[in-house]
Amino acid sequence: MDITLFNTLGREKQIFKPITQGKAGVYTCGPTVYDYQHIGNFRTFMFEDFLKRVLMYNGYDVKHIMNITDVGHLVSDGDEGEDKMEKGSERTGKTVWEIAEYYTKVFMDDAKLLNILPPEKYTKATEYIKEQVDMIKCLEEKGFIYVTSDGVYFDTSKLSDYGKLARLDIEGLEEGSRIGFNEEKKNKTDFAVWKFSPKDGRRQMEWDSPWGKGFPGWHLECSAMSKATLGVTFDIHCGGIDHVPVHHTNEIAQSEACNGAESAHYWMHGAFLEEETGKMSKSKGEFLRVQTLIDKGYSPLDYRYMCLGTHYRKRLLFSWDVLDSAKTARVRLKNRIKALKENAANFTNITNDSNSVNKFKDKFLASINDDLNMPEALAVVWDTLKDESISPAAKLEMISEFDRVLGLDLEKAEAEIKQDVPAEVIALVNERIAAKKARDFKLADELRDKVKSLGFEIVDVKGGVKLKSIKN
RNA sequence: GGCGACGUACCCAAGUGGCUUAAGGGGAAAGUCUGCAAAACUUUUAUUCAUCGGUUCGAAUCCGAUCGUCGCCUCCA
Repeated sequence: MDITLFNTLGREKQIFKPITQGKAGVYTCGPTVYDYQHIGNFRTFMFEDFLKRVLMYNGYDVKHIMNITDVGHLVSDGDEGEDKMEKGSERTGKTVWEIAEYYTKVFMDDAKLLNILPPEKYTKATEYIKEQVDMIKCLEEKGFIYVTSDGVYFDTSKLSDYGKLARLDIEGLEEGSRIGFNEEKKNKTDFAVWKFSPKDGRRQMEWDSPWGKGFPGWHLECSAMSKATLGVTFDIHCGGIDHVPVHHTNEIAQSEACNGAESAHYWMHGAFLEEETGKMSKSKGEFLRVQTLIDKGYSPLDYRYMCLGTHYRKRLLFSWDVLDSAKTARVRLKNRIKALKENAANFTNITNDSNSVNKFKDKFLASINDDLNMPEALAVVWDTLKDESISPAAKLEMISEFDRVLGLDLEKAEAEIKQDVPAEVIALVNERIAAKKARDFKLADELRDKVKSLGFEIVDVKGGVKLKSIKN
């Protein structure tokens, strides 16, 4: 079955046609590691994970590269900008290298908690300086760059189709724009491919280049690293929607100017997670991290379920209510599967209606292959569970197949985090069991209330009791 | 100021010309079960898709206007 993907180039759903049959080269813009990633950043990384899993589900051999931006970049394009890495270094007293390492590790840990599959390779910007310098040389030979007092710039007027991805209205950009105009830039859309170190101070991260000591421009790393790992032209390039007008526009400009060939065939962009106050942003100071969710008693997978519930190209407004409903739904889904497991052995004699089985499998595949329609795929999962013509064993098999794409760990139904129960609570629970046996229900109810006040809920189940910790 | 996106039940959300007199989840209500609860399960919950016009045999889906919400144009997933 064909996979259709919404291509920002062209702004339409297109049938995915790989360069090499059965293989897909995917480059996704990774984190900038001067700070923690918030859950909004992870929404994009999860969308990319959905894409990857859908490709794999369809039998593709996916080569996925994700960059780690560990070079500091300026806050703005003008001279007044501060370098976020160097700033973080001042704040914490650590070196920029230590900062990058720390936040890279936290990022990878969080990604794992969200069941995001690791890429085949993480490429660090600082490990590809040579490739980046080579690319500037290449651009220099072809006459696309010029040098100013603060860096080396790409001359966007030399490229006839500059801005094709974003469909930039370059004339309109000027009017009312808030850009602090750099006098030395020839065109307002020109951007730095190399920035010189300040004359009065040294940077912790700086390298030699034919044009002077400094560091690479932000857009350059993706061009250089995708070329080094996936080749000049590859299949899919992803990132957040905000990358369309500047970062990816400039990346395409550099790559295509240097290589003289198309860069990626498909460009896909994930929409933002927003808060009531608007976009989630690191500069606001406090922001939600995966750890914040855990601290509040949620599983990271609750958040994954929440993201699965809204199409990746649609804005998602974060609220605790929505996360709560995702949590409830996810837990119920797991409970259903747990019950299926218990029943699977007992009902092997039920004959499956193969029409139903195929109907749901086809519908699931059709959903995910339609530009990653995960909300619809989730609906198929629920419909599958509720269908009475399919045996528990067959359902179980289907769901675990579906979960290869969803990544909700549905199979690990019993692997919920076990909590230490205080001895006091255990004693009370035992007392209650005795009271129940003696049919002293009044005492039993009192004991249940008491245990509840200690933070645990008693639930009677067949043949025993179950303790649930009450989380706020 | 320029560019763009969106507005579907109490909440989230899929659907983007006939398959749909609108999926799925959450919530709420009723029922089954239970010493009672809880859980689980079953059922119910939009003749209607921001509003008003238009195109069409046929529109939530296309066009126009209006209202509303938000994003980008500056580092940003």
